[in-house]
Amino acid sequence: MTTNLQNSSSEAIYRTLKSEILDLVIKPGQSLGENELCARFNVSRTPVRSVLARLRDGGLVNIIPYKGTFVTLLNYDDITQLIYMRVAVESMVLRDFVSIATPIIIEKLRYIIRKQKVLLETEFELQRFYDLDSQLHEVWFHTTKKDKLWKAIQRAQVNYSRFRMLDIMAAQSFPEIIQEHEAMFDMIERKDIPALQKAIEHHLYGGVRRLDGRIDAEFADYFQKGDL
Amino acid sequence: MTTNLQNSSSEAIYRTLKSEILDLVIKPGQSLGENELCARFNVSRTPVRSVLARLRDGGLVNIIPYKGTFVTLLNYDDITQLIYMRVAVESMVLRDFVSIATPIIIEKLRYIIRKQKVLLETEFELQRFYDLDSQLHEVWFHTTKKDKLWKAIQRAQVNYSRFRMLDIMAAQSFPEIIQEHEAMFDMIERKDIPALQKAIEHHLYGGVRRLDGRIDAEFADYFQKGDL
DNA sequence: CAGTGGTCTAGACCACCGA
DNA sequence: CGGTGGTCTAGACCACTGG
Repeated sequence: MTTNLQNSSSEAIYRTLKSEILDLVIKPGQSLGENELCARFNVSRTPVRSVLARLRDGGLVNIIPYKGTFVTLLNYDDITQLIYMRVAVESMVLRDFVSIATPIIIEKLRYIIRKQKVLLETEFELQRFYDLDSQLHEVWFHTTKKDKLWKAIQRAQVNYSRFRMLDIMAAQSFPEIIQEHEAMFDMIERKDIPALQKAIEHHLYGGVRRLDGRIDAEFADYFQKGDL
Repeated sequence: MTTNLQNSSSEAIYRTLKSEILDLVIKPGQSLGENELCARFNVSRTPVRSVLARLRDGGLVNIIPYKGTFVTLLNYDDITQLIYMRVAVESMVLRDFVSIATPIIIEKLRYIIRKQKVLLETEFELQRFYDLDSQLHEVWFHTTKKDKLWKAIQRAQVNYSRFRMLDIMAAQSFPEIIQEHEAMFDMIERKDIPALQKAIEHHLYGGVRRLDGRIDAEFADYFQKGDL
């Protein structure tokens, strides 16, 4: 009856490391030696290497032959280009969204925004806030039948996620983010597409705006120099 | 002096299979058993499995536990969503491109289009044609400093590539493609952004337009049913 | 039950880096 | 030269599928 699933230790190790990296528990630049991980998780090199390979392919880890394996540094250039893509795509998705959104779907948006507000007023959980944020964006992708595109984007922007986490965590950006969500909600109700497109651009570039000055100062260690 | 590089057989196996799949030499749906590959390339399961895992992550292969490994079928829904993304992104990139393109860069475009024409008039190589096509698009991403975005998109659209290959191969689409390129070239010279954005949309949806009726007929085996 | 993939161990040997 | 990753073999055992 029970359908086995996930007994592998690899999977557990992968998930552990991935979330530690995404949540910035393991800092960008930090070393992740194979032997060290073998010891920590009590397995041989095979599973450890397979995990590291997956993390590498996901852009979370940088394996330098004969030197070591390190959590990738954030790259400002990468991040801005991904934001550019999201602006392009979400402008178009939102345009399509307002023309087909039903009242029920609009209520769903309102509900998510409210949950975010409540979260902020009571206890605050970083990860939960981040998830609600994603859910909101997901609504318009889902409604316009662009689910797979949303997933493809998620896959492509792993590093933007870490940046966003840093933004939310370090820049106290929740109030501003919620405000922007509410503003966009109004525009959706009014079906004001031009305003909406400006707003989504402003919203997506929010992290850059907020952290800009601090990247060279406090968070310099987290970012690649030069940005070639 | 010589810097070793790529002695691994995995890498060779990976590249072989990948190009065979992308060039439709190995057909969508075809089986790729581990033992069969072990025999073909004369290696043990470890390298074979690592190759298959990479192909899976790239979306080229579908590993069904305890049943077998198969080249993924094309998915019409995936493809149209990726095209949607490209339309969104390239509309924006082209808008930025025309405002900063120098005469030298415009010449580069003309040069690529000419090469494509020459190729068509002399011998015809599918892969070469495809590459020139990519190069053209790459110019505007590169010029607008969106190289990384271009790479990210390439990674995300492996399956669209196979579709495009099918289009070029089966639909005799080269003349039309070249014509569209030339039309777009004119619009770039005239800096006619609205026309350009219509044109890129038309261009990117070209394959869908040309193959539409034939997907349920001749190429049904290559596509997923239902398209859920 | 035979076949196929899923997962892992143990160990070998190689290639490169840096002290 | 020691440490780290790169690559692979050989083989074991498990778990599910399908005839």
